[in-house]
Amino acid sequence: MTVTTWNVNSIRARRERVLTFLERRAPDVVCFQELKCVDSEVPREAIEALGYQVATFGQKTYNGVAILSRLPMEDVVRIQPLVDDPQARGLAATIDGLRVVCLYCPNGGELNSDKYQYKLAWYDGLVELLRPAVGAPLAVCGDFNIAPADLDCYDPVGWAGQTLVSVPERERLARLMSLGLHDAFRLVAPTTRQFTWWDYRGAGFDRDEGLRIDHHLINDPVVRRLNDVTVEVDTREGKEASDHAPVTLHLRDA
DNA sequence: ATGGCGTCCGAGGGACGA
Repeated sequence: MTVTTWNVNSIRARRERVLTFLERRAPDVVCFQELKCVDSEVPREAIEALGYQVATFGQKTYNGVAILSRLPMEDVVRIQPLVDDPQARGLAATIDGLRVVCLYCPNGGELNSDKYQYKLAWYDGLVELLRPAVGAPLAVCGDFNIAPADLDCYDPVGWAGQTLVSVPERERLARLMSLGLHDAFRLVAPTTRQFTWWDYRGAGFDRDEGLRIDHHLINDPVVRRLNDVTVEVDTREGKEASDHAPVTLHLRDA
Protein backbone atom coordinates (compact mmCIF):
# COMPACT_ATOMS: atom_id res chain seq x y z
CA MET A 1 0.00 0.00 0.00
CA THR A 2 1.19 3.52 -0.80
CA VAL A 3 -0.05 6.60 1.05
CA THR A 4 0.77 10.01 -0.43
CA THR A 5 0.40 13.30 1.42
CA TRP A 6 0.42 16.49 -0.62
CA ASN A 7 -0.37 20.11 0.18
CA VAL A 8 -1.68 21.15 -3.24
CA ASN A 9 -2.14 24.87 -2.46
CA SER A 10 -5.59 25.08 -4.12
CA ILE A 11 -7.09 22.02 -5.77
CA ARG A 12 -8.74 24.25 -8.36
CA ALA A 13 -5.51 26.00 -9.39
CA ARG A 14 -3.74 22.61 -9.32
CA ARG A 15 -6.47 20.59 -11.04
CA GLU A 16 -4.49 19.38 -14.06
CA ARG A 17 -1.33 18.75 -12.04
CA VAL A 18 -3.28 16.78 -9.47
CA LEU A 19 -5.06 14.62 -12.04
CA THR A 20 -1.82 13.97 -13.92
CA PHE A 21 -0.12 12.99 -10.67
CA LEU A 22 -2.88 10.57 -9.72
CA GLU A 23 -2.92 9.04 -13.17
CA ARG A 24 0.85 8.53 -13.37
CA ARG A 25 1.74 7.63 -9.76
CA ALA A 26 -1.54 5.99 -8.80
CA PRO A 27 -1.02 5.94 -5.02
CA ASP A 28 -3.50 3.75 -3.14
CA VAL A 29 -4.35 6.47 -0.62
CA VAL A 30 -3.92 10.24 -0.92
CA CYS A 31 -4.15 12.94 1.73
CA PHE A 32 -4.60 16.42 0.27
CA GLN A 33 -4.23 19.66 2.19
CA GLU A 34 -5.10 23.27 1.35
CA LEU A 35 -7.95 22.56 -1.02
CA LYS A 36 -8.90 26.24 -0.59
CA CYS A 37 -12.48 25.60 -1.67
CA VAL A 38 -15.77 24.15 -0.52
CA ASP A 39 -16.59 20.47 -1.06
CA SER A 40 -18.70 21.09 -4.17
CA GLU A 41 -15.75 22.73 -5.97
CA VAL A 42 -13.44 19.74 -5.59
CA PRO A 43 -13.14 17.95 -9.00
CA ARG A 44 -14.69 14.85 -7.50
CA GLU A 45 -15.92 13.18 -10.68
CA ALA A 46 -12.56 13.49 -12.43
CA ILE A 47 -10.83 11.94 -9.42
CA GLU A 48 -13.43 9.18 -9.10
CA ALA A 49 -12.90 8.41 -12.80
CA LEU A 50 -9.30 7.55 -11.91
CA GLY A 51 -10.52 4.91 -9.49
CA TYR A 52 -10.73 6.71 -6.17
CA GLN A 53 -13.29 7.16 -3.47
CA VAL A 54 -13.22 10.77 -2.31
CA ALA A 55 -13.89 12.21 1.15
CA THR A 56 -13.60 15.95 1.61
CA PHE A 57 -13.71 18.52 4.38
CA GLY A 58 -13.59 21.76 2.44
CA GLN A 59 -13.79 25.41 3.39
CA LYS A 60 -14.18 28.57 1.38
CA THR A 61 -10.87 30.33 0.55
CA TYR A 62 -8.68 28.70 3.21
CA ASN A 63 -7.62 25.29 4.50
CA GLY A 64 -9.62 22.24 3.41
CA VAL A 65 -8.49 18.59 3.36
CA ALA A 66 -9.40 15.42 1.49
CA ILE A 67 -8.68 11.70 1.57
CA LEU A 68 -8.72 9.63 -1.62
CA SER A 69 -8.64 5.85 -1.61
CA ARG A 70 -8.73 3.03 -4.13
CA LEU A 71 -10.01 0.70 -1.42
CA PRO A 72 -13.21 1.33 0.55
CA MET A 73 -13.07 3.98 3.26
CA GLU A 74 -14.78 3.40 6.57
CA ASP A 75 -15.51 5.57 9.60
CA VAL A 76 -14.81 8.86 7.85
CA VAL A 77 -14.77 11.66 10.44
CA ARG A 78 -13.65 15.25 10.58
CA ILE A 79 -10.75 15.99 12.90
CA GLN A 80 -11.19 19.21 14.87
CA PRO A 81 -8.95 19.45 17.93
CA LEU A 82 -10.50 22.73 19.12
CA VAL A 83 -14.17 23.23 19.87
CA ASP A 84 -16.12 25.70 17.74
CA ASP A 85 -13.22 25.99 15.31
CA PRO A 86 -14.44 27.00 11.82
CA GLN A 87 -11.17 25.92 10.18
CA ALA A 88 -11.27 22.70 8.13
CA ARG A 89 -7.94 21.07 8.90
CA GLY A 90 -8.43 17.37 9.55
CA LEU A 91 -10.10 14.24 8.21
CA ALA A 92 -9.72 10.58 9.10
CA ALA A 93 -10.71 7.28 7.48
CA THR A 94 -9.98 3.60 7.97
CA ILE A 95 -8.66 1.84 4.87
CA ASP A 96 -7.86 -1.88 4.87
CA GLY A 97 -7.48 -1.79 8.64
CA LEU A 98 -5.22 1.28 8.66
CA ARG A 99 -6.49 4.44 10.34
CA VAL A 100 -5.35 7.32 8.12
CA VAL A 101 -5.48 10.84 9.55
CA CYS A 102 -5.01 13.71 7.09
CA LEU A 103 -3.95 16.99 8.71
CA TYR A 104 -3.31 20.55 7.66
CA CYS A 105 -1.79 21.90 10.84
CA PRO A 106 -1.84 25.66 11.45
CA ASN A 107 0.94 27.81 10.04
CA GLY A 108 1.43 29.89 13.14
CA GLY A 109 2.02 33.32 11.63
CA GLU A 110 4.38 35.49 13.63
CA LEU A 111 5.82 34.31 16.93
CA ASN A 112 3.95 36.93 18.97
CA SER A 113 0.62 36.51 17.17
CA ASP A 114 -2.75 34.97 17.99
CA LYS A 115 -2.09 32.54 15.14
CA TYR A 116 0.95 31.20 16.95
CA GLN A 117 -1.05 30.62 20.13
CA TYR A 118 -3.78 28.99 18.04
CA LYS A 119 -1.19 26.63 16.56
CA LEU A 120 0.10 25.56 19.96
CA ALA A 121 -3.41 25.07 21.33
CA TRP A 122 -4.43 23.16 18.19
CA TYR A 123 -1.52 20.76 18.70
CA ASP A 124 -2.38 20.37 22.38
CA GLY A 125 -5.91 19.40 21.41
CA LEU A 126 -4.66 17.08 18.69
CA VAL A 127 -2.60 15.04 21.14
CA GLU A 128 -5.68 14.36 23.27
CA LEU A 129 -7.84 13.69 20.23
CA LEU A 130 -5.42 11.10 18.83
CA ARG A 131 -4.51 9.47 22.14
CA PRO A 132 -7.30 6.84 21.87
CA ALA A 133 -6.34 6.05 18.26
CA VAL A 134 -2.83 4.73 18.87
CA GLY A 135 -4.03 1.29 19.93
CA ALA A 136 -4.60 0.27 16.30
CA PRO A 137 -2.53 0.72 13.13
CA LEU A 138 -2.29 4.48 12.61
CA ALA A 139 -0.73 6.81 10.04
CA VAL A 140 -1.01 10.55 10.68
CA CYS A 141 -0.17 12.24 7.40
CA GLY A 142 -0.04 15.82 6.31
CA ASP A 143 1.44 19.28 6.41
CA PHE A 144 2.49 19.68 10.02
CA ASN A 145 4.05 23.11 9.50
CA ILE A 146 6.89 22.09 11.82
CA ALA A 147 10.42 21.15 10.80
CA PRO A 148 11.31 18.55 13.45
CA ALA A 149 15.06 19.20 13.59
CA ASP A 150 17.72 21.54 12.24
CA LEU A 151 18.52 18.99 9.53
CA ASP A 152 15.01 19.71 8.22
CA CYS A 153 15.77 23.40 7.56
CA TYR A 154 18.06 24.79 4.85
CA ASP A 155 19.33 27.55 7.15
CA PRO A 156 18.87 26.57 10.79
CA VAL A 157 21.02 29.49 11.99
CA GLY A 158 19.08 32.10 10.07
CA TRP A 159 15.76 30.48 11.01
CA ALA A 160 16.61 29.85 14.66
CA GLY A 161 13.59 30.45 16.88
CA GLN A 162 11.29 31.38 14.00
CA THR A 163 7.87 29.92 13.28
CA LEU A 164 8.04 26.34 11.96
CA VAL A 165 11.27 25.61 13.86
CA SER A 166 10.69 27.24 17.26
CA VAL A 167 11.20 25.25 20.45
CA PRO A 168 7.53 25.38 21.60
CA GLU A 169 6.39 24.05 18.22
CA ARG A 170 8.96 21.26 18.22
CA GLU A 171 7.86 20.40 21.76
CA ARG A 172 4.28 20.04 20.53
CA LEU A 173 5.39 17.71 17.75
CA ALA A 174 7.43 15.72 20.27
CA ARG A 175 4.39 15.38 22.53
CA LEU A 176 2.36 14.09 19.60
CA MET A 177 5.06 11.56 18.77
CA SER A 178 5.28 10.52 22.43
CA LEU A 179 1.92 8.81 21.85
CA GLY A 180 3.99 6.17 20.09
CA LEU A 181 4.36 7.69 16.64
CA HIS A 182 7.51 7.71 14.52
CA ASP A 183 8.64 10.03 11.72
CA ALA A 184 8.58 7.54 8.84
CA PHE A 185 11.00 9.50 6.65
CA ARG A 186 13.62 9.64 9.40
CA LEU A 187 13.32 5.91 9.98
CA VAL A 188 14.36 5.18 6.41
CA ALA A 189 16.71 8.17 5.95
CA PRO A 190 18.25 9.06 9.34
CA THR A 191 20.73 11.64 8.07
CA THR A 192 19.35 12.73 4.69
CA ARG A 193 18.75 16.44 4.09
CA GLN A 194 15.52 16.40 2.12
CA PHE A 195 12.89 19.11 2.04
CA THR A 196 9.21 18.92 1.14
CA TRP A 197 8.42 22.64 0.84
CA TRP A 198 10.28 25.42 -0.96
CA ASP A 199 9.27 29.09 -0.95
CA TYR A 200 7.91 30.47 -4.23
CA ARG A 201 9.94 33.58 -3.51
CA GLY A 202 13.64 33.94 -4.18
CA ALA A 203 13.89 30.83 -6.39
CA GLY A 204 13.77 28.71 -3.25
CA PHE A 205 13.30 25.46 -5.16
CA ASP A 206 16.14 26.08 -7.61
CA ARG A 207 18.44 26.85 -4.68
CA ASP A 208 17.06 23.91 -2.66
CA GLU A 209 16.26 26.32 0.13
CA GLY A 210 13.39 24.56 1.83
CA LEU A 211 11.97 22.87 4.88
CA ARG A 212 10.79 19.33 5.67
CA ILE A 213 7.35 19.97 7.13
CA ASP A 214 5.19 17.30 5.45
CA HIS A 215 5.31 14.04 7.36
CA HIS A 216 3.92 10.57 7.92
CA LEU A 217 3.80 9.75 11.63
CA ILE A 218 3.23 6.03 12.09
CA ASN A 219 2.88 3.75 15.09
CA ASP A 220 4.64 0.43 15.67
CA PRO A 221 2.25 -1.84 13.73
CA VAL A 222 2.83 0.37 10.69
CA VAL A 223 6.58 0.69 11.27
CA ARG A 224 6.74 -3.09 10.92
CA ARG A 225 5.31 -2.72 7.42
CA LEU A 226 7.52 0.22 6.40
CA ASN A 227 9.37 -0.17 3.11
CA ASP A 228 10.27 3.39 2.09
CA VAL A 229 9.33 7.05 2.07
CA THR A 230 9.84 9.03 -1.12
CA VAL A 231 9.59 12.77 -1.78
CA GLU A 232 8.28 13.31 -5.29
CA VAL A 233 10.49 16.31 -5.94
CA ASP A 234 9.82 16.46 -9.69
CA THR A 235 6.22 17.40 -8.93
CA ARG A 236 7.55 20.68 -7.45
CA GLU A 237 9.17 21.63 -10.76
CA GLY A 238 7.82 24.22 -13.15
CA LYS A 239 5.61 27.26 -13.13
CA GLU A 240 2.31 25.68 -12.14
CA ALA A 241 3.59 23.71 -9.15
CA SER A 242 2.38 23.76 -5.56
CA ASP A 243 5.05 25.00 -3.18
CA HIS A 244 4.94 21.55 -1.51
CA ALA A 245 6.06 18.25 -3.02
CA PRO A 246 4.06 15.06 -2.46
CA VAL A 247 5.54 12.60 0.04
CA THR A 248 4.71 8.91 -0.31
CA LEU A 249 4.77 6.19 2.34
CA HIS A 250 5.39 2.68 0.98
CA LEU A 251 4.05 -0.17 3.15
CA ARG A 252 4.24 -3.91 2.81
CA ASP A 253 0.98 -5.82 2.91
CA ALA A 254 -0.42 -6.28 6.39
C1' DA B 1 13.43 46.33 7.95
C1' DT B 2 10.86 44.86 3.98
C1' DG B 3 9.51 42.26 0.07
C1' DG B 4 10.34 38.39 -2.86
C1' DC B 5 5.65 34.75 -5.04
C1' DG B 6 1.18 32.56 -5.53
C1' DT B 7 -3.80 32.19 -4.51
C1' DC B 8 -8.21 33.96 -3.08
C1' DC B 9 -11.90 37.38 -3.07
C1' DG B 10 -13.90 40.37 -5.93
C1' DA B 11 -13.03 44.38 -8.50
C1' DG B 12 -8.86 47.62 -4.74
C1' DG B 13 -5.44 45.96 -2.73
C1' DG B 14 -5.39 43.14 1.47
C1' DA B 15 -5.16 38.58 3.78
C1' DC B 16 -2.69 34.57 4.10
C1' DG B 17 0.74 31.22 3.58
C1' DA B 18 5.74 29.26 5.61
